[in-house]
Amino acid sequence: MAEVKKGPLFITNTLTRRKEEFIPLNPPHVGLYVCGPTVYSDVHLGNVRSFITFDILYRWLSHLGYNVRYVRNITDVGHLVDDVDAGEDKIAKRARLEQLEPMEIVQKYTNGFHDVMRLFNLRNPNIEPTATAHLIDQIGMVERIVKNGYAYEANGSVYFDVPKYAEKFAYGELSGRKIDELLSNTRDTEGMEEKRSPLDFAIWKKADPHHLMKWPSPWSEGFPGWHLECSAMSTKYLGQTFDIHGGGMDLKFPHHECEIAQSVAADGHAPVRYWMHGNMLTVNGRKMAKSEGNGFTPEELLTGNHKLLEKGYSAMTVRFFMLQCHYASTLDFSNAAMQAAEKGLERMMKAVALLDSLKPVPGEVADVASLEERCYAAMNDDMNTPVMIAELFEGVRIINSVNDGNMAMDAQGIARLKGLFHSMLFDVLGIQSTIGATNGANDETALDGLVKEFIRMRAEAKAKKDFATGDAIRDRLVALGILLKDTKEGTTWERA
RNA sequence: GGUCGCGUGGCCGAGUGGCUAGGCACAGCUCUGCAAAAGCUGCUACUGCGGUUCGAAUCCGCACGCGACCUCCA
Repeated sequence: MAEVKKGPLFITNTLTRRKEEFIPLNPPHVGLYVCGPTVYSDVHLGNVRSFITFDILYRWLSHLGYNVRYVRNITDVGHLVDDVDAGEDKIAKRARLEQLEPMEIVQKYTNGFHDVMRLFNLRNPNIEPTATAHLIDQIGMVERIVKNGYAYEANGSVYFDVPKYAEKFAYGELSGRKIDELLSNTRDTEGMEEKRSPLDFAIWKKADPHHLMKWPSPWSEGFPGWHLECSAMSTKYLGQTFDIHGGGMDLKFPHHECEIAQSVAADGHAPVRYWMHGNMLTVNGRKMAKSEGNGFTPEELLTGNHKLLEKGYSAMTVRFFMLQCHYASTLDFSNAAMQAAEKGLERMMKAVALLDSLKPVPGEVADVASLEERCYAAMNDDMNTPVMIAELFEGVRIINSVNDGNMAMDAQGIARLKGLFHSMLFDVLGIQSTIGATNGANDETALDGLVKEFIRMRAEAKAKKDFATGDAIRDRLVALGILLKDTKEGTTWERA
């Protein structure tokens, strides 16, 4: 059997804006950190896309034989909402609205998040740290930054001194910003009067008296700054410098930029060797976001119960749809595109199901090894899932042709093809079998149509005075749990 | 306004200095009692205008259109 070349892996490093060969710091170990959700509301489909992107990365690195430590945080410390709600904790606000304890909110939406991750078949991270459980680490990091002279205290809050940091280090290198451009372009934000420079950001914030989530610290009763938890927790679990940090494109600035500054200021090391950013899911060309109000929840997606949805789509259809686009490109959601993905996935799954019953066909055998090699090449080229899926469709064509007896393949080739689909489609792309697993809404529609067809046939029989057939239809349906009811308006049905 | 990115066939979306992406849709054919499925074939595009080049959709410039980010919307 031909050997398949499995490496090397190239990924786009947003720090250098170039595709680079991925070389781990301490092979075969790989440290991967991904920014997780803030658990104060339901995740929407745009969030899901981002997590799927890094799920694929995790799966691919594992497939290549790396021992990955995948850390994805849960942000359960509330942060400021916006100017209108200045000073109020996001989670506390929601808690008041719903008459719940803040940690109850956190638990509720954490559970919801996990349900969604399961639904879309995402693998669990190895460590899922919460911000509230790492206050000591965050306070320690603030202390190191202060000690090194890159932060100052003002009225119980501690701010990162960006201009001072920028004297020595390249603040803005990740997002391509320049200090003077940023300065000429600032907005008034909360805590402005305490900051020495408008570019400074809070790493510890003193809490208002009515603030619900707050903790003691050397500076005040308060809470950690927005960017701090990722820095503190990634350092704790992956080290001062680790391999890959991922997140959505919208986190590049300021969040990730500040993470770099915090780590350098605290420990003197650039924290991350490869930065990776997933692009946005758009709806009608606009970013899907809570603030846009154009998001829908996974539940709405499944049932189709949303004004943007013509029908319901299964989680696997969505996953497949998303993987047909490269992670670094924006992807526009539309019903037409979803339906195209649904049909394509169905065709692929039917072919995969055929693999089990495929009989060898004598002759010159189709080249599975080359197909396998192209799959590796696609994934190693910056996780090009759309190209890999294109290759898998080539596999679908081969399967169907062999099944029709129009293409030759020996038992070995069939086994290899089966292995290829299992590893690439199921293990790497994380697609689960959808045979017979259409979503609930579609099932109901089909069942209703089916029963109505029987009702029509029974009406025909009764019209011909063939009551034996009519009664037989009714009795057999009852045996299946379907109860027919003859009314003045016609026959209706319900579950017995 | 600044920064970054995008503009591909009916639709969604890869890719790239010279070679068919793929999916969906559509048309014809094979198969077939009919249909479906499957296979084969066709539809062969790269916003516009200049430039570099033997050759560009792919590199450069300009224009037009669109998007993301611009300090607390993870």
